[in-house]
Amino acid sequence: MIKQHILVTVDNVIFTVIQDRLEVLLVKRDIEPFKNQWSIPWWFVLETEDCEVAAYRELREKTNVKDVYLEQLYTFSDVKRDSRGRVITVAYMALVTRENIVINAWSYTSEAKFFPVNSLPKLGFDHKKIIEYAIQRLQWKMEYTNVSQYILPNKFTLSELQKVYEIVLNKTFDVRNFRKKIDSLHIIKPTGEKEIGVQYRPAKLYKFINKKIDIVEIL
Amino acid sequence: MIKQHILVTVDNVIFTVIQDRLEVLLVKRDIEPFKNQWSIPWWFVLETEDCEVAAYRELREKTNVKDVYLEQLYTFSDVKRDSRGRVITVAYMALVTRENIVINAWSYTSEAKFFPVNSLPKLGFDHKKIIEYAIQRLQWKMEYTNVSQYILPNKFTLSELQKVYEIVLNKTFDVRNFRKKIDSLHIIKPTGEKEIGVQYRPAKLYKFINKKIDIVEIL
DNA sequence: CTAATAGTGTCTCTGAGACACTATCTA
DNA sequence: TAGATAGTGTCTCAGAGACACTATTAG
Repeated sequence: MIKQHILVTVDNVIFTVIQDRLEVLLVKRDIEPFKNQWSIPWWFVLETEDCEVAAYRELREKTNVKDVYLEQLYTFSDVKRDSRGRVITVAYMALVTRENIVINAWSYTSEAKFFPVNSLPKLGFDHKKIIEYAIQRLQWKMEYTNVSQYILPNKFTLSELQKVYEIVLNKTFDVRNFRKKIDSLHIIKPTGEKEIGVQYRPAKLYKFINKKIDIVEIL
Repeated sequence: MIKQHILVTVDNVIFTVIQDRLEVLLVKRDIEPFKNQWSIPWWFVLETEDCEVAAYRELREKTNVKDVYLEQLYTFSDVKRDSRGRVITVAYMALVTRENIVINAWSYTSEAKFFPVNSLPKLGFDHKKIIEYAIQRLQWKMEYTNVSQYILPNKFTLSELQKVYEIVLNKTFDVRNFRKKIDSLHIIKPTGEKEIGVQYRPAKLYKFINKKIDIVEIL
């Protein structure tokens, strides 16, 4: 074998949509190294787990997740990305629904909160680059697959669905064209229920037909 | 810091199109471990280089490459993917033109040759999975970008261009529709030259306008 | 003139996008 | 009945795909 000392971490870019904004979870560590610095949550990969398992573990440590979408993004390996030594990171992107956003308290960080992607604080490491990469991938996935179900609540209105697309892709769509398109894809079905407690005409509630992520060329 | 012993390698899936077939470079090692076993070329990442640099180094060691396309695919990290210990690999895909296929002799392998992707020998590690993943990515890139230029010679005929698409995507296209589409994308230009030494009407030669990989939605 | 490949135009159908009004609910 | 959002159809234009013949070269 070879002599090689490279440490391996997983970084999780955890997205959600809250209050008409795309947000990402950041943590502030209260112990060294990187004390008082915001970053995306990361941890070392254990020798007994593959990277995906490590990413799930990290994710569960921070949020109450049931149905979460997790996808490997890219491996960042700049020699100088971590001043302490050689550390490469396998970056993952996670999508959580508003319902699942219960941030757990946990040991090595003093704070954790969601930040809107267009007003992020200064970030440590190469985390800005990683988040930008993640946003691009998310946009691509939104346009070509049915992943949006992992951001929406289980039952949702067509307006909510459209809103999520508009927020993530950062553009607007014509109501009629959007509905026509979604209808033609056969990816959602009506639940028969309606919104309750709203002060206007209540909208019909829909749910996704298939949990599996398919290529559907949404928009 | 943490105690962690994980070795990091890069694996290169090197594609080319020769004799109307999509082929991939495999090596057979003549030293242990994995003696006499075919695999895709791989090597350990040095502590002083990032993964992409390692992949380029590996590539240059095996082929005479000038203009090569290299893209990170995915990081494979199954705990048991290497029986000797914990080894994760960052897989890359490379595209080389027929002109560049000069396989160098080198130290740790006894043999290296291109195999058609649809008749591969038995492979070590999880390399079958890696090649399948690479083929999918290549097909996607061919459909949505102008990467095909890294498989074709500098000057090529429209028939050769179409052939490359047909081979990689494993389907056929109508001549007129194919040309109409390519024409509408403005990604190639005529050189003014023609084929020479052929026993039929010589075809016009074209070249790609832009070396940069763009999203163009070819087919 | 034969063999082999290069090269070219039209029609149909589907889907994207522009666009405005009526329906239903609460207070 | 006012305020707020839900929900719906048509037309135009562009691009995908089906389809068959003529042009050019070497020998």
